[in-house]
Amino acid sequence: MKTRARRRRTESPNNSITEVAALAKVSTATVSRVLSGRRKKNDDIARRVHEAADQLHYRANSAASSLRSDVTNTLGVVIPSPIDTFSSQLLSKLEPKARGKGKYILASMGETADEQSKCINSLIARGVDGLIVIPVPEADLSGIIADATTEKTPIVQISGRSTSSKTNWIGIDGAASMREAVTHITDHNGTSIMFMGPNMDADEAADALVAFQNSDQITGYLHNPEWTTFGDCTIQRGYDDTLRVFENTENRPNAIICGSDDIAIGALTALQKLDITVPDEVKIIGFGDSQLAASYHPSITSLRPPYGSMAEEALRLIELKRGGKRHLPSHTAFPPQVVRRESTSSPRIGTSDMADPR
Amino acid sequence: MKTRARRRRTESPNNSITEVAALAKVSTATVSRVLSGRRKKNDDIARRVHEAADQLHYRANSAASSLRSDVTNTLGVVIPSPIDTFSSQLLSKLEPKARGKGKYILASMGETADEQSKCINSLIARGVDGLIVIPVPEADLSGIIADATTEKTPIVQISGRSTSSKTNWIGIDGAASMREAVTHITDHNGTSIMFMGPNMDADEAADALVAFQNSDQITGYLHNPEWTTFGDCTIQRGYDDTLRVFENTENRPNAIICGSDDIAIGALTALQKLDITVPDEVKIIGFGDSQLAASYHPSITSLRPPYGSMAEEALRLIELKRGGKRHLPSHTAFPPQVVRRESTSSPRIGTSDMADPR
DNA sequence: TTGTAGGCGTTATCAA
DNA sequence: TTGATAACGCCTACAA
Repeated sequence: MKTRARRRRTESPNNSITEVAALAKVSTATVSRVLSGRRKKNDDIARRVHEAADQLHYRANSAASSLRSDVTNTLGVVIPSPIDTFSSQLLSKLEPKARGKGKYILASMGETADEQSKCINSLIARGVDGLIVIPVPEADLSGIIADATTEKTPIVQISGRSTSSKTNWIGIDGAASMREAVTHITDHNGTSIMFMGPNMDADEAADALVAFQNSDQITGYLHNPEWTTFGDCTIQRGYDDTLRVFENTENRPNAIICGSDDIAIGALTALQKLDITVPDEVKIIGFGDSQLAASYHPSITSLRPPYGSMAEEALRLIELKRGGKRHLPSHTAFPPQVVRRESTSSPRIGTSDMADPR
Repeated sequence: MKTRARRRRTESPNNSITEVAALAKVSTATVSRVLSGRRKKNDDIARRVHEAADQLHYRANSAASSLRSDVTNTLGVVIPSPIDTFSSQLLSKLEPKARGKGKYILASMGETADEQSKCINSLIARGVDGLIVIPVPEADLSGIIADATTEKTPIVQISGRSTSSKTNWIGIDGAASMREAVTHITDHNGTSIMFMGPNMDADEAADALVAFQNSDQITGYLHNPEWTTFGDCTIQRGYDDTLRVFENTENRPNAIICGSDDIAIGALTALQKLDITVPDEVKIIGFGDSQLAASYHPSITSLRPPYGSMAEEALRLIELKRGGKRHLPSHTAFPPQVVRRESTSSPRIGTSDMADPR
C-alpha cells in the first residue's frame, strides 16, 4: 500500500501523466482526455488508459492542471465562525455536495465585515472557482460582494442583509417562516400569539415578517400589539420580553413564536419562573433548529432553515455563472420546515440527538 | 477599485510577475525572491519591487507557484462534522492561526472511518502541505494515518483513539481533566462524587481516568463504586444513571462529574424530576464547554478542552515535520480548563452568550 | 479521433 | 547578489 511516486530527477520522464501514457501506449493528450471525461468512447483505448492510471495510482497534479486550465476545483466559503449554528449546518450540507462534484472547500472565517472582506479578496486572489459568503449578522457586505463578483469568480451570498441588487442572494423565506409557525401553532390549538421577532436592523427577514404580520392569515391571532416585539436574538431578550408580557395575569397569550432558539429558551425560562407549563398552558416555537433546541428540557419545536436547498442552489448558481454568458443576479428564498418537539406537543424524557464532545 | 488583470493573449508579456519585473526594472527571479521574503535586504531594489507589485495589485498565481515549488500553502482538515462542537471549536481556533501563517484550510468531513480515510487520501493527492484529522468517535484511524503520513505530507491526529505509536497525536489530558474537576468540586464543598465517564471503548482518555481514579487525590471522594459508571455520552445515559443512583434516598452523592455536557444535562433533568436542586444540593460539572452548557438553565460548569493549545501544536508539528529531517512521532496532551457556571456555584437568570441563528 | 508541441506563471538552478 | 533559463505537469490548439 506504500506506493509513492518517485520524486528524484534521475530518470528523465518521471512526470506522471507521461508514465500513464507510456504504459497505456497512447499519447499524454489521450490520457488527459480520457481521464477528464472529454473523450466519451469506452473502447479498448479508454480501458487501457484507466487500467494504467489505476495501476500507477495516478492522480493528476492539481497545481499543474489549475495553472493550465484556470480551474482550481476549489470553492471559497466565508463564514462568521464555525461555531455559529447556521454556518456549521450549512457547511455540513454544502461540503458533501461540493465534494460530489469534485470541488474542495476552502474555509475561511471573519468575525467582522472587514475581516470577511479580506477573506473574500484573498480567496479570489487564490483562484477559487466560486465563493459562498455568509455575512456576519448586521453587516452589509453586498457592496463589497457586488464589486468582487466577476464572471471568473462568481459569488453567492447566503442569508444576511443585502442592499445591492447586483449580488446573488440565497436565504430564508421570512413570510413562509411566519406562515409555517402560525399554522403549526393553530394546528395545536394555539389561539393568541406572542411574537418576538429579530431586530429590525439585524435581519433581512424583518421586512417580510412585518409585511406578513399585516396579512389576514395572522392578524386574527396577534391580539395585542404589545405582544409583538423586535430585538436581539438572545436568551436575555426572550426572558425579559416574556416576563413583561406575562406579568399581566388577566390577559395572556397561549403561544409564543420566537425569531431564534435563544429567544425561545429565554421565554421558556421566564415561563418556568412564573410556573406556567409548556406546552400545556403555552406553546413555544423557536427558529434555527439548533442543538440547543433539540436537547433542551423540554425540547423546543423550531423552524429548520432550508440548509440543503440553500447549499444546492449556491452550488448551482456558481456552476451556472461560470458557464460564461452573463446572467442576472438572482435572489432566492426557501421556506423553512417545522421540526416538531415537546414545546408545542407531547412530552418526552431525556432523549438525545447530540454528538458527544470529547 | 475594479483593477482586473487582462486575460487575453493579445499583448505578449501579460504574465504578471513579468510585468512587475519590468516595472521595477529587475528580473522576474528577483521579484520572486523579494516578494517571497527569500531576499532580506531592504534596499532600493526591494522598495522598487514592492512598489511595482502594489501598483499592479500583484498576487502570485498560486497554481504556478505550487507547481514549481511543491508547496500549496494549504492544510487539509478532516472532521466528523462541522456541527460537532469539538470540531467547530477547534476549527475556529485553527483557521485564524493558519491564516496568520499564510495557510488556507481545505475542510473535508467524513462521518465514518471509511469516509474519513477517503478524505485523507484525496487531500494528500491534492497536495496539501499537512493534514489535521479529528477522527469520528469510536473509530481508530491511527493505522490509516500512520500509513498515509509521509515526510512530504505530515499528519496530525487530534483527539480520538490512537493505537499506533507511529502517528502524531494531540489531545486532552484525561488525568488532568479529572484533577481539575475534582478540585473544583471540593473547592465548592462537594464531598461525595458520582462519576459518569465516557464509554471505555469510546475514548482514549478512559485509561487515564481509570488510572487516576485510583490515585489518593480522588479515592477519598468516590465513596461508592456504584457511583462510577462508564457509557455513552448522551443525555439519556446521564438521565438513567443519575436516576438509578439517586433512587437510594439514604445515601446520595452531592456532586456529579460528567464525561460530556450531554451527560450533565441528563443528570440535571433527572435531578429536577426528583426535586433535587442544583447547585444547592448537588453540584454538576460537564465536559466540552458546549453552547448547550452555557445556555442551559441552570448553566452548567464545564471543562473546556484546550482548543487553542491543540490548534497551535498541530500547526507547529506540521511545520516541523515538513522541515525535512525525520522526527519521532509526538504524543501530546493538554489539560482542560474549568469554565465556572451556575451548576457548581452562584445562580444567574437569563444571561446569554450564544450566537444567533438567522 | 489521435498525436505533437507549446505555454500556463512561477521558482530552482546555475553562471556571471 | 542578480539574471537568464530551464523545468514543474498538465491541457489544448493545431496538424495529421
